[in-house]
Amino acid sequence: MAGESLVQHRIQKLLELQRRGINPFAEEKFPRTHLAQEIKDNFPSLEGNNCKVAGRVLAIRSHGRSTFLDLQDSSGKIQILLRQDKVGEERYALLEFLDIGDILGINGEVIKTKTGEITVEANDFLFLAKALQPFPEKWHGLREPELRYRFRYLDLIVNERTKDIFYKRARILQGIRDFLTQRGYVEVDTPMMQTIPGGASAHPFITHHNALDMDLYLRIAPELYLKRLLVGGMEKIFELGRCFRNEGISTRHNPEFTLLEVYLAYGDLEDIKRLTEDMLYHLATAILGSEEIEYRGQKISLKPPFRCLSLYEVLKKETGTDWEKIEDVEEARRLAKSLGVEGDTVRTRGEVLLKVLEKIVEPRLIQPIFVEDFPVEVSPLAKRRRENPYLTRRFELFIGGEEIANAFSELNDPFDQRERFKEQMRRWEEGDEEAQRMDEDFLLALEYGMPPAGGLGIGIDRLVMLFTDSPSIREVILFPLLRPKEEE
RNA sequence: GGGCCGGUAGCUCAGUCUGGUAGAGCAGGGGACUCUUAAUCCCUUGGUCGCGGGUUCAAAUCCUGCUCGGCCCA
Repeated sequence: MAGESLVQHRIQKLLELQRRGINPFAEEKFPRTHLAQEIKDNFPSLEGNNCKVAGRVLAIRSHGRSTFLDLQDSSGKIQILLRQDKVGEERYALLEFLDIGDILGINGEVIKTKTGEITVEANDFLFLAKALQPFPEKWHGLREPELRYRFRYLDLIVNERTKDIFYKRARILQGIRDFLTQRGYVEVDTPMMQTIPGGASAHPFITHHNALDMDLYLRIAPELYLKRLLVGGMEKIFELGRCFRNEGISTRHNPEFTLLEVYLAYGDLEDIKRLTEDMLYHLATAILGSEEIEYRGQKISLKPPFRCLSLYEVLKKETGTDWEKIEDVEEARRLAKSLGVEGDTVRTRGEVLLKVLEKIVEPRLIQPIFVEDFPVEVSPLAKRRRENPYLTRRFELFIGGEEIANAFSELNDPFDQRERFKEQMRRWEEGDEEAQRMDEDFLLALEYGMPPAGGLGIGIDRLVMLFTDSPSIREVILFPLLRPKEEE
């Protein structure tokens, strides 16, 4: 790191402490009696009592023979008052070697200062760690996005919002687990390293197993393994875990991201709609304390039931065109182009419809809405509608102009599934590298009989963005992928 | 991959248009101070201006290539 003299000064202080027999790195633990926030919350009953707090020093205000500190722990900040006459001359002199960023343990008395600030007046203090690197500016904190991501630990220390986001993310994950577990769903772990990357249309990462001398793919989705578990008689299951897609990075995409998939045997798309609504409503009320969220300046109500339109209906409503009547791919493509949607890489009618949905319609879908009835060629794992086999029993849920969930009544007919894979293979041969691959092992599982089932996928990072009003996925991933900074 | 914007002290930012010895605040160092809370007061250190090439008497500033990041588009 740069700022060499700043580091040198701090090292000198460390050495000076050690010369006096104090090693700031020697302590193994410091039993705390309270967190900072607990002291503030319970001041009336704690006033005059002894307490032990510990945390990081974020500000030092020295007045000669008395010194105020701001001490931060996971709950927040509390002011510490150190007075020479209370801690003793010898101990007080050690403050000369205290730096912003150091971690201290304080044994003291809960008081209120003349100005009314709840404070711990120290009887004694203990160095628990010395910070050798200079800290970001106290008022503006760490602003530069690159630095915030590369030095996330500093971001967490100095930017309160960052800490709030990741604590909220943790509560969302816990909330999902609680919600599903309470309803009898069982959490499972399926392979992240797969021999055939399936369950979604995306570029996989490739890795290699040395002992078996074979290539493996990091999963792009857990779907095909979870369906094998449906075959195995696990009827209500979910997996909450990391998936990997070897694609571009944007405000909405990180190469690794967290996906929730839920499967309900003997349930259909309608059951999944209810489950999705209930879960989002539950999370909002439990975590935000409100059924309403604010995202990008817009108020969004998560109160069920959510609206529901077919793909054709929503396209007609937003573009004025009845796309159901447009059966020719070229005509669809021309029409899309007239709306400003380029479709040169797009091969099928279904893909054109999806692109128009994504580019034109999606940003306008602010309030929660299920869009259902997707063309079969873009839904190779979903069951067909009985009365119109071109369409599938599938919905996508949009909230705040973002796709939040994707769900099917799952295809369990091994003959149809084989045909769908074959169609995907054709597209693979035409150069569509995102086409799904023939998976004989999965087809074999289907041939043993998979019960009818509803399945749901939710992008957790986008959900956290929604719940924390974050403009970028990097704001809700602790360590988003960045190129390494070259060192000299 | 394309477009736009940015990288200047540890941090937050001026300075670039209009070339002429690189600035502020905080942090740091020295000093004063026993109720401050962006403490205050006096003094003060600190720079590969992202990296390379070019233009020029002279480049943080103009041109160019690269690099890292942000936003938008694909």
